[in-house]
Amino acid sequence: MCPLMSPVESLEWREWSRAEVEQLFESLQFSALRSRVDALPHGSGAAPAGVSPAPASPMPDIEIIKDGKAATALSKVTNAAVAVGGSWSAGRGEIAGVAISAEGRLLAIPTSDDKNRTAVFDWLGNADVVKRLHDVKGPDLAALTQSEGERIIDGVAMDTALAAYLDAPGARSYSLDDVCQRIMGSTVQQADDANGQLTLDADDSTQLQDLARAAHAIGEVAAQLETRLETEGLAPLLRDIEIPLAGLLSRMEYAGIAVDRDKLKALSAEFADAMRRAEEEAHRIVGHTFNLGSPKQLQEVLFVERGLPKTKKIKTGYTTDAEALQNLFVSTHDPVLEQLLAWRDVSKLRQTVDGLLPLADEQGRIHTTFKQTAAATGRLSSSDPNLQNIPIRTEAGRRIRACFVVGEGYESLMTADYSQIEMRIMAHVSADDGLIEAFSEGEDVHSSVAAKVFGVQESDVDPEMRRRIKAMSYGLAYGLSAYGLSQQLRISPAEAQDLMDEYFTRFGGVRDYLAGIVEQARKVGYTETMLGRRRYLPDLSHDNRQRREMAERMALNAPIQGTAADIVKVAMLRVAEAISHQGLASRLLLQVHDELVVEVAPGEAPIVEATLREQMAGAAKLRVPLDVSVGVGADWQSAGH
DNA sequence: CGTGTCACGTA
DNA sequence: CGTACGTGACACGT
Repeated sequence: MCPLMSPVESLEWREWSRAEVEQLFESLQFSALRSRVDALPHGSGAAPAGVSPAPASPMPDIEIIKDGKAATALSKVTNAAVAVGGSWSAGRGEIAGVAISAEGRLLAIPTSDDKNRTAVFDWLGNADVVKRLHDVKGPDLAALTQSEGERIIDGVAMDTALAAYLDAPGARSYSLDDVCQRIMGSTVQQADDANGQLTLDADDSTQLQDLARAAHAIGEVAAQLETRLETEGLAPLLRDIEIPLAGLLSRMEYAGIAVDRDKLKALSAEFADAMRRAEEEAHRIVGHTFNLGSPKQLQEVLFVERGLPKTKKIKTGYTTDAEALQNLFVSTHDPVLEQLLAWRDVSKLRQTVDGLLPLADEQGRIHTTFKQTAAATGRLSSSDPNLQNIPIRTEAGRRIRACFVVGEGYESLMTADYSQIEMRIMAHVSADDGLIEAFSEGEDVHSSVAAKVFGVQESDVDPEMRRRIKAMSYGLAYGLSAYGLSQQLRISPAEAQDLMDEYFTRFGGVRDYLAGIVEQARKVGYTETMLGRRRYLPDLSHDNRQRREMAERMALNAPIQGTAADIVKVAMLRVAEAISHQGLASRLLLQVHDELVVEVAPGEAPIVEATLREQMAGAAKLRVPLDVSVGVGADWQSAGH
């Protein structure tokens, strides 16, 4: 870390001018996905940070509205905190009722009769009614879309889960209970169960009371969070990005992506067969059966029975990871290692395939869940299933990717991804002339950078030079050390150090930026992205060297990874808005960090490609251009490039 | 049944 | 001793 840590004179903290960022937010006033933070009644100026919360208002008596009285009751409510109750699981959902906290009243409205139901849904979809909710994309929108199709909740001015995330990313949980505990020091008895899924029997008045308590709590905590976000300058990020994005992600999840189930089944069988062959061969070589999936049994077989040299020590003995096994194979040529590595590869693939199959719905579509508050850097995550880690690097893996196909009624899948977005962000924030130049000249940025480092013509850069520089460039954004670089490149630490020194001599702006970012983060306690998204890193001042250096690497990475996340989020909103504005039937399906996957309606491929290129490339104005590459095909694999 | 560890897929 | 995630099998506790 030493070469990066030298102090630097006055580094411009936020690398984007205020005017640039304001202009960007200005351009994000979407019609289809608007939020209504502007409609919130703000207090007079922002409170100082760390201000103690106002005392909680006493909870009013609950008024239960039933038998078709909802329309009348709701007609007067134009600004409210809302808790939605119902059930939602495995693709089916049902709203059982809502609770509303507004102007000193607390209404509980079961939606068991049709009149109430219609009134509540109309009210929820009314953009002119200002609403504060908690985790609107989670149970609320999921249950609503599952039960009502493409209905939406509009007029969302505040989402207290998203607000709490921007205020303190990296927290364990953003359940209403935990957020209330952190922000106000109080707990809510609520209808939320442990999974965050709302369950409610509308005829059970106890549960209506729970729901009402949740609505009251949302109103209370929303007021606190509004003040905090204003103070931190995070209100525009909530209003113009995270809240509209929640609506977009909900539609993407609801749409799902089609899979070829027959192809998946065939793959599963094929992988199972390959596993069996590798397993039998491994057992034959060793002379008895054992569980290839058990690290414990594996250690016994490899290091005791077969007496192989010990690998790197881990908590429970010696590692058997792929890298260690490969090294063992090079030195011993023990044939069991080949079988073991083959078994590992194919069993991982089969696990992926078998996880996908039961998740397909009646139409053969798979609906992931995008988590908006999971990653401390601002990235999204995907789960159940995770569609952001579908294999691509090996041939067998790509066959899984080929099982994701265009759905009925559509013509193709189109993928669009940013090329080297993190390096481009590095070029921008460091304003390093050499790196900026490398992006504007030269066919290939890694070759161009390598030519500068080694002082040769780009045409004289050999593949090994390019490989080392590419690893170095990517490693920079992760806070790499000479030792780490030497491990990855399989060169000596001294050689790696020389390479780093040479790199930083040529790209001094990058070195200065990296040093400055850690210095600044230690001073203020957090890092910041282009759009002001923060990551707090108290461990930068920790006494323990290991914890401190970990925090330093996070500080190096967070602004880069987080700014990339900002840009992709902006791009998604721009793409969705442009598709809607042009009246196209194509739709966004997936986001994979720097890639978007679109399902293209018949005849729309040319216009969708142009839209993706324009909206993604224009999502941010950097000192280097944002390059977008686009591919199209009948499946995700052939759409890739 | 929950939790921690290991291993490994992606960007 | 390079960041950020999610998943599944195993091992061990309850």
